[in-house]
Amino acid sequence: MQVSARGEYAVRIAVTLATGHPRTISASALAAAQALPRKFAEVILGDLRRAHLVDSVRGVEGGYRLARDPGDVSVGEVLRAVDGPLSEVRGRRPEETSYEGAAVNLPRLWVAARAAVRSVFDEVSLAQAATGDFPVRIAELTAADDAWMPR
Amino acid sequence: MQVSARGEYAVRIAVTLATGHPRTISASALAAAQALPRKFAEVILGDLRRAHLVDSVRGVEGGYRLARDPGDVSVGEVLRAVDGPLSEVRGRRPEETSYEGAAVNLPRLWVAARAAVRSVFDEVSLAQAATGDFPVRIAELTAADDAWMPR
DNA sequence: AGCATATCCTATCGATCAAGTAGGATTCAA
DNA sequence: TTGAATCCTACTTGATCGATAGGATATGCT
Repeated sequence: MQVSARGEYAVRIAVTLATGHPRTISASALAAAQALPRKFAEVILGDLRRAHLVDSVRGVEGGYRLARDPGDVSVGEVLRAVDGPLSEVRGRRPEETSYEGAAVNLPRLWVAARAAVRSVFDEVSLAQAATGDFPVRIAELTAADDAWMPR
Repeated sequence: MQVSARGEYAVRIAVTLATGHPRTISASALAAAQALPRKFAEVILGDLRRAHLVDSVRGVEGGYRLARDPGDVSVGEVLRAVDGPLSEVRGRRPEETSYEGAAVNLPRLWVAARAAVRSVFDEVSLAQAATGDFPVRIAELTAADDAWMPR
């Protein structure tokens, strides 16, 4: 589960938009609020706009706002908009893999891993990510303190 | 959750070793069994050896075998041996992230996502991956047929 | 009209990494 | 001694990531 810089930035921008919702916020204000390169933030906001996750307003007093309610947009949608699919195995979707011999059962494993990732990113909204008010299932995942240990 | 070619190859090699355990199998036999480039397979087997997951025997009749019982080695260990950590956010471990403003709660989200990934890859052994006899929790993740749909 | 402030578009860049290849040195059993 | 295997170093090739540059276009205010 590698989240790229683009992905991380996109989520940070999105939760910032969520807390300001429904006001529009300019790219430079967003970049300043999260200490990101402004130009790069613009590129990312372009991706989010093309995915119809944000609306943009041009001109003075312009900026960006979430296209839908913050409680209605999942973190997974944001990540998919800027990086591709949440889960890939050697560049393919998990269900597209296929093997011979001892490896025949691996597609089920890849699909299970994807389902696990989805069960986090697709079940947390921007509103929840902003407030820290995560669903119980998610909160439980972070409760065990070995969840916070590198491995 | 991106699994690289190295990662995929490593798991395929590992389950092949698991089914043949405890016989030693040569790199070319492994490469042939899974239709991988032989030289690349050698590189990967070198990684697995340095991680002490496989032992190697040189010379004629040499080859590779699992260093531990197939029921005792997890898929996660294999993946970590060839790619790095299972989960990273912008090149950092989830627990090392830290944000200001609206993004303050994101580290918990990253940690939850990592826990979800671990709950699959660290809970499935090579023996289980080879036989397809997954733990109930994992099997449940693949039961819903929308787990098999792209999103 | 003119100006300031935005978004938006195209292009480029350097560094890094992924995937795979090449060639040969070394080890070991028969 | 020979053949088959691991092991080591180096290299290549292409793609991708994380930006940056420069300006065209839209909008509101005075």
